[in-house]
Amino acid sequence: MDARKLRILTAVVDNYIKTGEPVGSKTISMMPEIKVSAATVRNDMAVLEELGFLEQPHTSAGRIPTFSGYRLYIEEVLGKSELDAEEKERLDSMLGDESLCTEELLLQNASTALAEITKCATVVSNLAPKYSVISKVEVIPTGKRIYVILLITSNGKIKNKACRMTFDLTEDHMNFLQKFLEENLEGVSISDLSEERLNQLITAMGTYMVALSPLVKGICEMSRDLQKDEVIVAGEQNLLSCGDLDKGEVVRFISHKNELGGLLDDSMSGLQIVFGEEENQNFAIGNSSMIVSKYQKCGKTAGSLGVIGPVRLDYAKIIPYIDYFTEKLTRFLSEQGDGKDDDNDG
Amino acid sequence: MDARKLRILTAVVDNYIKTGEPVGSKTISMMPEIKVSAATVRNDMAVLEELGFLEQPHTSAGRIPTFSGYRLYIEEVLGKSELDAEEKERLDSMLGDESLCTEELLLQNASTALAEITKCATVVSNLAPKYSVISKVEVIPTGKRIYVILLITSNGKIKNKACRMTFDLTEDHMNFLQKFLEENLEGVSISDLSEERLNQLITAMGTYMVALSPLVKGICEMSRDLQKDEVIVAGEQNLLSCGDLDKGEVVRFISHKNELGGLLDDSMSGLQIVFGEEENQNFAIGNSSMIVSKYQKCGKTAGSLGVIGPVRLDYAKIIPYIDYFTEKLTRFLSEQGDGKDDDNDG
DNA sequence: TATTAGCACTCATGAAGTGTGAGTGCTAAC
DNA sequence: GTTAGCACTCACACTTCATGAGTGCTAATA
Repeated sequence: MDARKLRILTAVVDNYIKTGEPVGSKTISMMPEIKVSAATVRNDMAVLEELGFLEQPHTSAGRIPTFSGYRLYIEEVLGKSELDAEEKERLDSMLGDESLCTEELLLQNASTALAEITKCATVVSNLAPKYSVISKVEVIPTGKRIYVILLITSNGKIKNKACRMTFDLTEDHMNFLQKFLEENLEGVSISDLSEERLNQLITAMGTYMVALSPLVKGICEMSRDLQKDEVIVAGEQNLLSCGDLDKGEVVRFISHKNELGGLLDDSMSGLQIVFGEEENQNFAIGNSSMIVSKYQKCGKTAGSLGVIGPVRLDYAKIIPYIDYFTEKLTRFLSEQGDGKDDDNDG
Repeated sequence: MDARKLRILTAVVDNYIKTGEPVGSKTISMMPEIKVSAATVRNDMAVLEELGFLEQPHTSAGRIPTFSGYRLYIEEVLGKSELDAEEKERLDSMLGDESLCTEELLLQNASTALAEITKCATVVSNLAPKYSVISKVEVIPTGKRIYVILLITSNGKIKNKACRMTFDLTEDHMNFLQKFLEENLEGVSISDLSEERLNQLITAMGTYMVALSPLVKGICEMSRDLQKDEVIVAGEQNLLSCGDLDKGEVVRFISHKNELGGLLDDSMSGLQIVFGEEENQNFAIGNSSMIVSKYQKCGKTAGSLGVIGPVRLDYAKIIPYIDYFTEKLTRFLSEQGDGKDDDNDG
């Protein structure tokens, strides 16, 4: 694989990404960076095809890149382009005032901002809930036999749930409950809240168990919710207006977006590209590609950040964006996590 | 307009709803309820076309209904079909245990259930927030200079918001704040929380104003949120898999779904059908139709409940569903609203 | 040996032409 | 008032054909 062939491959990919049409030898030969005739380009393209980097949709058409072709192109292109200061500033302002944000809101903002900039769908997964602890549980009566359970985790997630009871709780009930919850839940890691553990707690309530059971049931549900992988998806509409993707598959993807979690948490590190359907049945939008990168919190993987779009994606532009966001999240979360008393190992 | 013409119109609409193809005179004449020849049907259809109930896509095609045609058909069909007990039970179970539900959750469930059954998009608007009062405000410290504002309204809506402060609040701050909020916000109607009123409150905080301003700003934001018309949309994906509708228009609709509020609150009563685009520019999905019905709370309109789908909708089936849900919501909300001071235990 | 010009070949695409059939309106007979 | 019969319309599917972009191969050239 000599330098010219690589140049030709890059030119084909670039052109194909721009136009969506198969690229012919003549088009390539007229580019300033290619100084050979169409015939030579043809010879090289035949070799590139044999090597599996290019293919022809049909005999009399130009070439389009294969997945391997894209991969080589991306390696080649990677790190060659940087965001300028102006762009960084724009992204920063879209992320909102980080220092006043909770973790969850920050991830939400990142997802939305990235979707807006890239005009693609974005997906942000967050493993943090699993590793966080319950920092506060409160049950608040709000009249008419409705009680609100408020649950706050160490990573800033707030959940609430209203429970309607069949009778009013006595002061004794409330005192017991509040104390019980404080003692048994506050400071407990979310990942320790197994079904089994919750059942133990219920039994431990003794005579109060029956009266308070709707509330306990509510807390169980909330903890189950918290243990789910959190996946934030934004910009799904962008996929629908993308001509390269099958609308039906996109719709199916959108309605199953919550199942993306597992896919993102595959044990890969750094920046990864996954091509839909052919490569990964779980991510079944044909002709689509997903660029994923992992962000960290205090040196440990805390989640992933990705862009989903057509295979024909402007990688050269988008990858720097993803890099920037990944760095930014990592930096911010680590600053936030370093600070204080919550979950220092040991 | 004699009975046979009405029968023919109904047959055309029925058939068109089922097949999506223009309906010809021969098809109609072979139906058991039509006992005349194709030629006679043709004559009648020509009259129905003159009256504006049918139209021809092109000369040599069958007839399709016009909007007026659908309207006449719906009047005719209306009330002719009822849900059977089995179906009612199914709907009830989808709505969840009403007696343990808050108002908001109930509406959410209704929207989702209706979407699932009808395979359409559904929209539920809720005017209640405007008419409700704040029943509880609390500010809860959760460490690391983060404070959670919890706001609960009389109709069961719970909102929370985390505020990150630049320094920790003193006990004095907290005491003042809690008392201040209780005195000035609890029991206040949401609709009274004008920008002006909030500014008055801020000024009334005196020397505490500066220190507590991020929290006050947070409360302002939350109250602004509460005053917005609440619109719950479900089943949007169903519109995307509907061949009759333009995908682009559907996507546009989905991304602007929050603006539907005004449309639903037009001063209409009972069951209404709106046809998209042609009839109402605000509801701009061409070839779509929306069936809307108002539900009440203690005799006053409390919101609307609607189904959005293609014009070619199975009205005969869907209208009874909407009626049932409307009745159900009305009954439940009224019971809930009435029964403030019931004492049926101890 | 690497590159290039030349040439025959392929094949998607789009335009033009054609046949078919479902459906119509009109008229005259029942 | 209803119906059979007939000529007419027109979307749609099908075929045919010309075009041109792009190819691979070969032989000449640097």
